Amino acid sequence: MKILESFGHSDCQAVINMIEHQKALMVELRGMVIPILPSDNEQAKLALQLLGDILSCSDKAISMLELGGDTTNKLTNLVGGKRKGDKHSMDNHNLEKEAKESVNKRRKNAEHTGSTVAQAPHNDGHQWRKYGQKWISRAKHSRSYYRCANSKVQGCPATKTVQQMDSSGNGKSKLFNVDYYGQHTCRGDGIANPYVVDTAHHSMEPINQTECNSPTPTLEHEAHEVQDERFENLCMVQNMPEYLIDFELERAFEFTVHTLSPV
DNA sequence: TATATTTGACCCTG
DNA sequence: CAGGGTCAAATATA
Repeated sequence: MKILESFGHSDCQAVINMIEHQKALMVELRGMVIPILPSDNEQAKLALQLLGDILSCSDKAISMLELGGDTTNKLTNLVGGKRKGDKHSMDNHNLEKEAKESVNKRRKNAEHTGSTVAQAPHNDGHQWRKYGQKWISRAKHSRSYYRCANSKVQGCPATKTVQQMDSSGNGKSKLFNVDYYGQHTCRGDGIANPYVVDTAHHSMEPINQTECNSPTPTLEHEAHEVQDERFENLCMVQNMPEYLIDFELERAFEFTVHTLSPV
């Protein structure tokens, strides 16, 4: 692991790319496995949960690498594990503590139902209403708060936060950390996006898409476009890029897991 | 005019 | 008390 100690920023970016590639492979694997697994089997549920955990770990790893500060130390901690009594392990500990605290700050919709890193803001299949935006301390970019568009009508508690990562981009691409909280209780958990591969439906009843799909002029990704118009074309493309398919697959999987799991 | 977004203030939690 | 989440009035847009 000594080699990691000499990692520079470009090396970190390379690691991030590798982890993202790993994520993509995992999603692919998951897509192959889900149709095979019996939907009413405990072990199948466990397997799906494990796959989800692996993806979640990848997200966390990327987030840790992307967060500002000394990414080299964080990388070393991430890959090399804790080292007794040295500064690196302390940093790692603080990082975990910070992450935990940031989650606990949330008052409502405390159930963290997923997180992901997207390379561009986009329509994730749900319609969201932006209800707040804040500049977070020590972050270079503001955090946007969204709730399900059906929250008013149906009391759907689902919310999400979107924040551009501090050190993401290097001028070519930007990464957005998207955290999801609460389950969609709105009728028709609409996976509106046609790009979503039907993985979720292999193990669950077809989702009623009528409610969340109604076309309104304010999709979530449009709000992002205001913040960064350069993504406009990305959001409107006919053929969804692979990384977005990756993301949508992940979302579809999350619905599957949450539906399978007793609530 | 209706609806969505913005933004400053307020509130809650650690 | 600080940081972060939510509210709600003001503003923008179709």
